[in-house]
Parts: sequence; C-alpha cells; structure tokens
Amino acid sequence: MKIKEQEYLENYDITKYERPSIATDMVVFTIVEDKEESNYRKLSDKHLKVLMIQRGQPPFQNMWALPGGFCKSTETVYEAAKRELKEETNADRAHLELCGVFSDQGRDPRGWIISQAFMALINNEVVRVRAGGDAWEAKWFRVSLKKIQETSEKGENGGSCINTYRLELNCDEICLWAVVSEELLYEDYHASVEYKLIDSEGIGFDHGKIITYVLKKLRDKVEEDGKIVFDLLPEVFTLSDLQKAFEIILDKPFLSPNFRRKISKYVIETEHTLTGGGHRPAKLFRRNVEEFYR
Amino acid sequence: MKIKEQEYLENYDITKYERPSIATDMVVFTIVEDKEESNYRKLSDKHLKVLMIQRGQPPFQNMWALPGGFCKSTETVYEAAKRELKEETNADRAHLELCGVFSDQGRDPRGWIISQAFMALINNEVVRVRAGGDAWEAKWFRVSLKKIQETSEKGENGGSCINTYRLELNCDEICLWAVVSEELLYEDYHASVEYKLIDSEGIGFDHGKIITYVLKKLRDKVEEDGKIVFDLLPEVFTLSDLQKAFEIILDKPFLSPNFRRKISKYVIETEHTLTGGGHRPAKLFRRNVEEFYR
DNA sequence: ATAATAGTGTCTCTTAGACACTATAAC
DNA sequence: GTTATAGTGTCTAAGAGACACTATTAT
Repeated sequence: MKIKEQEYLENYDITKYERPSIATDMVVFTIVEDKEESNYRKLSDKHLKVLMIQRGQPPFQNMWALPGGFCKSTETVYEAAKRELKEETNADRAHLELCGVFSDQGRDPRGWIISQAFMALINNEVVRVRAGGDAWEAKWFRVSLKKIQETSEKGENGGSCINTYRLELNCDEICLWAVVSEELLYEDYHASVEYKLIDSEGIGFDHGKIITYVLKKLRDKVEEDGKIVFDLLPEVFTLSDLQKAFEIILDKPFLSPNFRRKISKYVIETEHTLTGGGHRPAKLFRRNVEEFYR
Repeated sequence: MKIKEQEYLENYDITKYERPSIATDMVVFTIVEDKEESNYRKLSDKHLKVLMIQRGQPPFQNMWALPGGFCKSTETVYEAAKRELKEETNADRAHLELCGVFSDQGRDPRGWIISQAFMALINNEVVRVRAGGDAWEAKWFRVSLKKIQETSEKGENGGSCINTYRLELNCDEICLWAVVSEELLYEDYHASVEYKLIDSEGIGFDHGKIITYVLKKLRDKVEEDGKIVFDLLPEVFTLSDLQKAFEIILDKPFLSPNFRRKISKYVIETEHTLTGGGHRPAKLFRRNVEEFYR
C-alpha cells in the first residue's frame, strides 16, 4: 500500500522524536606578537593564540570556554559558524572549516547538545574582540600542546597506541590546562582513533578536548599543504613572518633558504619593504592568488 | 549577581528552544568485480560502487537514497553511524569518517533535519546487504563522476571558479544521476567553496550532492595518502588488485613498477599466490601494520 | 608458441634538506 | 665595525616518473 507523499508529510510530526540542540564551537586561532623586544635588533616574539570567553552564567560559570552558540533553523551550520565568528571577532573573512562533531553523552549538563567544532583562522589586524562587559569577557590565550606520554602495545592481530597530551592556555596571569588522550586502536587491520578528556582546569565543557583535536588538525593540514597559514597573516607580510608562522604552528624550525624556495610560487613581491629593525630591510610580499586557487 | 549552577540547571528547559533532528547519511563505498571476463586470460573488471536504498515510504518514495537514520540521545553521532553501517551491510570494521554536515533549509520536506555525512569504506567480502523486502531494497550502484563544465573568472581583488560535475549511478537497468556545481569564490585573498545541487534524477533529498562531495573527499584523501584504499580490499590481495583500486578511485593509470615501489613498505608478502588466470601467478600480500599506524 | 599479467632494474628529473655564503640597516 | 636579520647559490640524497626488460602460467 502506497502512502501519498502529501498526506504523509501532513501527518508527520517531527516533535514526536527526540531531538538535540545543535551548537557551534569556534576554535579561533590567530598569531600575535606579545610585546616589543627589548633588543632593538631582534624581531618581536610571536605566538599562536586561541580566543576564549569567560562564562557569565552556568553551566561552568566563571570558567573559560570556546565562543559559539546555537544554530537556528533559518541558517545552515556553516552560516551559524560565520555569524558567531563575526559577532565575536568582527572578522568577515577567515578560513572557516568544520573539523568534527562532539556528541558524547553528558558533555553539556543542560542536556543533549551536539557541538559542531569549527576551525577559524584570522589575521590579528581584522580582529576586534568584543569588549568584556560584566558577564562575558573575551581574551586571547597563548596555546601550547605537548605530548607528555606515549605508550604502544602490540598483540596478535593488532595493538594500540596511546598518546597523552597536555594543552596549556595562557593569558596574563591566567593559566588553563587540559590533559587529553588520543587512543589509536588497530585490530584485524582496521584502526580507530578516539580522543578522551582526562582532566581539565579552568576550561568548561569538553572544550579542552575540542581545542586539542582542532589544533592537531591544524598541524596536519599545515604539514600537508601550508596554504591555510596565509590566513593567519595580514595581506602583506615578510617571508620571515610567514616562516615564523609555520614554525609556530608545527613547532619545528625551517632553514630559510629551503623555506623560501618551497613557498616562492605562492607569493608575489611588492615594491615595499619593512625597515626599522637594526638589520637589512625585508621585502613585503603578498599572496600569488593565481597559484592558490586553481 | 551569581546564579547558582544547580538552580540554573533545574530551571533550564531545553525544549523552549528550536531543535533539529540529526540524521546520519552513510556514503558506503566498496570495490566489486561486476562479472567474469569472457577472455580467460584477462582479469575481471572492477568498479567503485556505492550503496543505495530504495525508499519504501515518503518523502521521495520509490526513489533511491543513502542509507542512514536518526541519531539517538544515547549514542554519539559516530556510534550512530557505526550502528547504521552494521544494520545495512553487516560490516563491523570499516574505515568510517565524518565528511561534512548538510543543513540547507528545505533539504528534507519533513522539517529541520541536519545530516551528518559519513564516508565508509568496506571490502566486499564482509558485506551482506540487507535483503530487499517490499519496502526497502538495497543495491550497489556503480559510481561515475565526471567534470562536465569548468568556468573561471578573474576580477580586481578576486574571482571565481565554477566546476560542474555529473554524477551517475548505475545498477542493472537503473540509471540515477545528479548534476552538482562546485563554486570556488575568492575575494581579498579569502576563498570559500560551496556545493549546489543543480538537478537530480531518481535520487532523493540532496543525496546527489552528498555523494559527489564525499567522493571528491575520498579522491583527495587517496591522492595525499593512499592508506585508506586498503580498507576497500580483503585482508590478502595482489598488488594488481591494489593498483587497480587506486586507479578506479583516482581515475588515472599508474605504471606498475613505480606503483610497486611506492607502496612496497606498506605491504608484506605472504607465502600464497593466486593462480588460475592464463598468466604468471600473482603473489598475495597483506598490510604491513607496523608501517600503517605510527 | 601465445597472450596476458607479474615482477625487476635502471635512467632521469624534480624536489627536500643542508650549508656556505653575501647583503643591508640601526646603532 | 657590530649585530641581527634578509636573501642567494650550490651540493647531495631521496623520490617520482618513464621505460626496457625478464618471468610465469593456461590454453
């Protein structure tokens, strides 16, 4: 017996089924120089930072959490992420990318709330973080992620490999941290990866896990194709700036001649230079858009 | 004024807010040989196939759609995907990966339903597709995705690049298709990509778009790191099988000496061979698990 | 023998990494 | 001149692609 489509839809009651709320959580990265160097010759020290917001109300009142919010039925998840980013940072243009879904039971004490985690990369020139009122304060935290343990086992048909990471977020005197494990299990030639939040201080929800996950994803992406790094820099930049950005993200040094060769086709020289340091002025470059998007 | 956490949560009513249903849509790929070759010497022809289900009820009754279902509050999105995969194909182990979220307004006539799209890669030996009853029939469709148009424009600060693809799904006499555009817009050095379903025949919902998107993601992943291809093959395989799988997915030929060199560290020779064709027997290989997961 | 696939050896060209070197501004 | 950074040239080793070649089986 066929049911008529029209009739079916009229009788379909979506509210009969259990539904979650959908939230976006934005892991917004930027690169900022913390302070002027005391030595006039040296370049200022730069850091990868992530935007956090101090919660003005429960749950996790007074703790720090990722910016984000609930999705509305009139927008796509991606549009919601864009709206949140605009609200929090005033950034219109950014690298914006869905990184994963976090839906563990009990991750939010308010109920069944599924988080769509986004990575956003913005350059600090466009940023204007919302002023901290009484209720919600936004701050950029310096990010550090270090592997603190590595165990690996091997059995008959498979094995496991557990990496434990410590995430630290610093801003002024505030120090937040989380310990997150990455469990790689393989059995009969099939692997699965699972992230678990072991412990966390000062960070609300499972956001320590989300930040760790997204940061690792950022590193993977930069390792395999560095084009997104440009989204962390202003429109014009020196090659040292660019190299430094790679080094900060991947936490390893590059040899500048090789680095220059590798990225040369993605940049175009401008006629400007950056003077002022006690050393040879650096040429300013911009992206070679042709090579970027093909 | 601080609100007590306990009190806040007791008064929090999640049902006051508008909530969507969350569905998983599974793009399940496998590689199958269609039929024996007439020429006893030749190897049988293999194809990339995707699992589709004929809908027994509205919406899109009698049309074909991706397997999937609604997420329950007692499981994570990933667990829901695993459950669906098991229900549809009986596969316990598979490469399973979230590829994207589809949340356009009106994508499902029943209301606000957000789809979490997963890629699943299984080898056809473990598969036992659910028997087709009256209501729901499951079939494997041969997949073909071809670029049918490419336009690119360049302006002052940016430009656009629109690729149009035709997806075709074939099974016996059934031919389904969809036309999907991929719009790459770049402006002021920032790019965005958007997929649009232009037209579609025989495929329900926006699933033509989802399949196109996930297939492109599969190709990208295989291009950059072919390890997931092994999940489409049985535990032991010949190097020709493996090469053929790469060629089917990437739609381009490889030179076998070079291919062998490239994948040599990911495979281990077994003591068995595959005889029967009118040609030199092929050694059977299995994965070198050590090299896979590190 | 033949046809088809299985598998090896080697040449070239490109690219990543290492490193020695030159250049230039502020002090 | 000194110092720190900017930028160039070249050597080497590893890898990707091309291709000529040998090996083995059912008919």
